[in-house]
Order: sequence, then C-alpha cells, then structure tokens
Amino acid sequence: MSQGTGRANKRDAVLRESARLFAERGVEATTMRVIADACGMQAASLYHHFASKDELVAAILVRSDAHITGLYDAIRDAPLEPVDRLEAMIRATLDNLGHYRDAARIYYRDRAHVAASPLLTQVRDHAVAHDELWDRTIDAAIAAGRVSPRFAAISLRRLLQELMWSTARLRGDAVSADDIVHVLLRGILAPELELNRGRPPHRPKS
Amino acid sequence: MSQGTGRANKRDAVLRESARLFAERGVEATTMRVIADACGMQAASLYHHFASKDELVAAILVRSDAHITGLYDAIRDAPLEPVDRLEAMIRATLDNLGHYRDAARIYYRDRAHVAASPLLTQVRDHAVAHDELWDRTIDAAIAAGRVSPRFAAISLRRLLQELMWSTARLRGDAVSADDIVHVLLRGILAPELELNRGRPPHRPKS
DNA sequence: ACAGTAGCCTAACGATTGTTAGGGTGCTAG
DNA sequence: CTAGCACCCTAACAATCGTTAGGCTACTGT
Repeated sequence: MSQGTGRANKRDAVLRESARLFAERGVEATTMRVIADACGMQAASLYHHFASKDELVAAILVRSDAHITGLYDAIRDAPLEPVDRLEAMIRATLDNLGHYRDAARIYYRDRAHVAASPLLTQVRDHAVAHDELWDRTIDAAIAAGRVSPRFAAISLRRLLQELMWSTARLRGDAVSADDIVHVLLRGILAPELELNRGRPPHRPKS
Repeated sequence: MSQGTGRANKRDAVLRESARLFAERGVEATTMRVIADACGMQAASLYHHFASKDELVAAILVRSDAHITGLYDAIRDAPLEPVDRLEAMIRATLDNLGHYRDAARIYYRDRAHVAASPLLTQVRDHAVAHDELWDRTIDAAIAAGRVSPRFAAISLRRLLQELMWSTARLRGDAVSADDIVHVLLRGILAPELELNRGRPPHRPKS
C-alpha cells in the first residue's frame, strides 16, 4: 500500500495531481490519460470520481473560490482604513495563492476555459463581487490621497491582480508574501504619505 | 501600395492571427482549423507557409527573441551604473512586451511547450544568457547597497520577471511602462521604509 | 452466507487533432 | 503562348481526444 491509501482520499489524490498538471501544462494540453497515469490508474477509472473533465476542473476551482470568498467577506465587513483594507486584500489573495496555488494558476492561465464552463457560474459571480470590492477599496484609498496620483487614471485593480497572480508561478520558498506586499504597496503609495509611515495618529480604530 | 491583399503579407497575417489565438487560448487549445478560419483560409493551406504547427509557434517566438536579444546586447555593452542598468533592462523587457505582446504571452504561458520544442534551442540558449545578465546586474546593485536588503536572499530576477511578464496580459492603454517601472523600482530600491509600522497587518486566519 | 456496491479494469466508441495527397487557378518569366 | 511556380482548395489519413459500456474483484452490512 502506498502512503495513507485510506478510503476516499483517492479522489483527493486525483484532485491534487490533476490540479498540478493543469497548472503546469494547461487544461487542454493535459489529457485524462496523463492524469490517470499520475494517479496510478486508468483513464476510464477517473469517471468513477468525476463525471467529466470539466467537472474535475470545476471541483479544483470551487475549492479555491470558497477559500478566497471567505477571506474577502471577512475583510468587507471589517472596519478598516482604505490602505489597510487594501493591504488586507493583498495578503488574503497571497494567502489564497499559497494554499491553492495550482487552482489559482489554472484560473489565471486558462481564463478562456473558465469563462466558457457552465459549471463555474458561481465562481464567475464571486469574481465579479470580488472585483467590485477591489475597485471600491482602491477608489477609497485614492480619495483619501493615499495612492500615488499616477495611478488615479488607470485600472490599479487589474495591475495589482496581474502582479499578484503572476507570483503564483514562483515556488513558495523563493519569495515571501511580505516581499510581494512590500513591492506592491511601496510602489503605489503616495510618497508624502509614505513618509508618515502608517496611518494618521488621530484616527482611532476601535 | 495598398495594404490589403499584397504579395507575401498573407504569411504575416497568419503569424499575427495565430499569435493572438495562441496567447489567448493556449497553443494546445488552438487548432490549425481555428487559425485558418481567422485568416480566411483552409487548415491545409497553412502548410504552404509553415511546415508544422510547431514551426508556426517557433516563428512567432523567434521574432520576439531577436528583438529582445538585440536590446539586451546593447545594454550589456553600455557603461551603466547597476541601478541604471537594471532600469534599462526593465524598460527593454517592457518595450519587448509592447512590440511582441502575444509572443511574450505564449512564451510566458506555454513554458512546457517552449521547453520541449526542438525548434527553439536558440531561443532557450538566449534566455539563459539573458538570465545571467539579470543576475549579474542585480548582484551588482545589491553589492552597491542600492537594493533593499530584504531582497538579497531571494531570486529578485524571477520576482521581477514574473511581475513584468504578467503585465503582458494588460492592454497597452491601461497601464504604461512608466507605471510598471515606478512600481517595481520603488518597491525594491533602498533605503527601506517600513510599512504599517507599529501595528500588525490584517492577516488571514487561513 | 450472500447481495450490494465501491472501485478499478479492458475495450471500444465517435469526434477531433495535426498532417498529407493531389488537384485547381492565376500570375509571371522567357 | 506556355511552362512553372505561388497559392489555395477538397478529401482524407492515422493518431489521439473525452467518454461510455460492461465486467471483474474486494469489501461491506445484514
């Protein structure tokens, strides 16, 4: 017996191996037979756990979506200053990338597939809500004068998202979340306010 | 004279359309028939211009490689201070991404395909030489004390590359090269400024 | 003991893939 | 005018794709 071949964790093994392969080679380029090989089974046996390749992809992405949606919901309800909320969202995104790296890479890489799959309507709806939270938070930070004026006219959300998602390709031990937060926040914050090093002291946070 | 159905620019049209499709959907997911449709021809007719799908992909990537290699060679020979060389390399990379956006996205996205293609050995060799230039330049900037110490222990090259390449997915009018240079250089240059000093950031519970 | 079923297998299906064969049309050089 | 080539076509090839059908084995609850 292999390592911990318990009862129903073969399904998890399929999820894990297929997520890795999808992330590395792409969904279309990864065949069911290759996934089966990586799991030590036959291609047809995969259909005992998942009804189709699309459902397998969806199962991977739904797990990650549930995680990041929970984090964003908590941040949405928290009483935070704009820049703090922005940092919290960056950290939440990087935390999600750390836990569901392969799922994030699939979502980030095979966007055409994600947009076309009928099993991912909820994931797409959540993504729209997340984008709205990003935009509101960024607008608030700009209105508070905490963001460098050069970013007022562009979609800072898309810039930050692309920059964060790209780091999903980096192995975790190479670059820490703090490093990425450091680059991104220092890059976009207004310099005069950066000299204050943090929030204004006269604002209590309760 | 007219830019319409000239003489040999049908081949260029195939290159352009296929690059766009490869970049958006991935190499494996883009069939020869879809490319032919986008060019107003039949799939078999593509083989009059390119011997195979791999050769088509290689032709796209070789053009971009020739461009960026020329830029890097000039920077390598120029007498520049480390940080100035670093900025020049960032700008050269972003310039390449601007001119050959689709090629960069293909190279960045379908890395497994690039690594396996026998027609891309020269492109891969150039990439190794470019990485060495990046590492030497970054090491020099660190030795000169111009880079934030937090990046001394990690692969700053990979971090910068991923961050730059990710912006290839952004439409050109949304984010300018100056914006990206601003984020990256301000993020990594010393002296270091502590963000959110005195209060722990909102961290996800995971 | 025995029926049920979870889990995996082999074999094969139709559809689609990259690619080839061979022919047609129109421009161009001699 | 005519031979030749550039260019594109239709038709089809073998291989591979996701998926289905049906059967075997081992464990489970009663």
